[in-house]
Amino acid sequence: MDVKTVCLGMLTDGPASGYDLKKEFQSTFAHFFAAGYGSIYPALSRLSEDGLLTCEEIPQEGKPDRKVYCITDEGRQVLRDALKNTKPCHKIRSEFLATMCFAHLMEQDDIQAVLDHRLEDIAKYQALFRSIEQDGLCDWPQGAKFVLGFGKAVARAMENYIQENRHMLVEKSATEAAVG
Amino acid sequence: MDVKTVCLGMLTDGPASGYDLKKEFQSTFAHFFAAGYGSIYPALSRLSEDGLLTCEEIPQEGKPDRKVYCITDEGRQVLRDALKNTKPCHKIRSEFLATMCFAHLMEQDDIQAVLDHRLEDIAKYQALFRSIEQDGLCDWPQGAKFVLGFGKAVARAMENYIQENRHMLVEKSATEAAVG
DNA sequence: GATGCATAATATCAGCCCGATATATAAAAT
DNA sequence: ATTTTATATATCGGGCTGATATTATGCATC
Repeated sequence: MDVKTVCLGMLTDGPASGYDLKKEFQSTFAHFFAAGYGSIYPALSRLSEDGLLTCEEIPQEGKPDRKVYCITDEGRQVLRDALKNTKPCHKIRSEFLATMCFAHLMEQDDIQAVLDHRLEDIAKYQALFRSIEQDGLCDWPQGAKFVLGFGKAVARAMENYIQENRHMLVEKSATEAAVG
Repeated sequence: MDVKTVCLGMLTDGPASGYDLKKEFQSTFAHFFAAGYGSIYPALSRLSEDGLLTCEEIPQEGKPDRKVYCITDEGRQVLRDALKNTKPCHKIRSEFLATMCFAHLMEQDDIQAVLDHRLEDIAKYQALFRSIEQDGLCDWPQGAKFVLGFGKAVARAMENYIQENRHMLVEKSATEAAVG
């Protein structure tokens, strides 16, 4: 499944612009399917070309025209086929883990910094999850709730693992030793 | 960090060919940094050009020459700089979760199939982890052990979450209901 | 005996994706 | 007064993925 298919899926929820979709990629989809304008705009153009979306250009002053896309019946059918026929994978690309593989070539302080940085990133995702939940998910489809819960579970597992196993890579630092 | 840098890191362990590195990408690195020949061979060519690797061509009969690469001092230095200066991210690209977001557009059987398929994939990773452990990791650097443990922890968390929450997406099937 | 698959080994290429950059304006914050 | 944030679209180089091509041996299956 590529960005095109996800855009198609998002548009089943109602018409939206590329800018709108980007916001969704940055919030509810951020933890498992990031996409930037460089993928979204070409995807929407292509889907329109292929008749899977219609596009209404709404003129605006001082800003580029807002292009609002709407899914067509053909688009819905193509989406349903895609959901049925793709073998959905789940890939991780972790520069963090790659770096840790070579920890023995690094200095203690740098390893500490990488671990701390990763914990911060996880904390940011957890904050994002909380803010999404506070926005209210009572009207969300079950699928979206399942996916959010998945993200929370994985984030918690990663956080725990790092906290409980970082001692494998670094000696207790002076400050930590004083506290602990 | 790109494929080039990871290849450089792998070659600190001793000389190897592109084919050898591919095997490592498919075993110990498989759960967090996949790479195919289409990335590996150009990476090695480029690193040689830049003087970070040397290449020895070993003629073979009936097969292409085996090109064995060896990291240079400059290569080691570039690697150390890269490990120190890149902010290591950890990205997930999940067609699985994307599909589940649109579960309400799918039929029950198809949702079941996707969930089962994902559990099988996770089981394959767990089998891979076991086989890696049986090959013996006593002489592994701590970093590699940390990374393997991370993979195991995350796999377990994903497995548990799916098993405990799949009921959110699908009614108990006839067979399941009979058993449970 | 033949067919097919796995392993060994490198290489290339279209298509897709990422991050950065460009453009233009208004409102809000500092 | 200046910087940042938000609204909006578009493009481009470089990197990566998956498929395909080539050539030969060995092993297993029919």
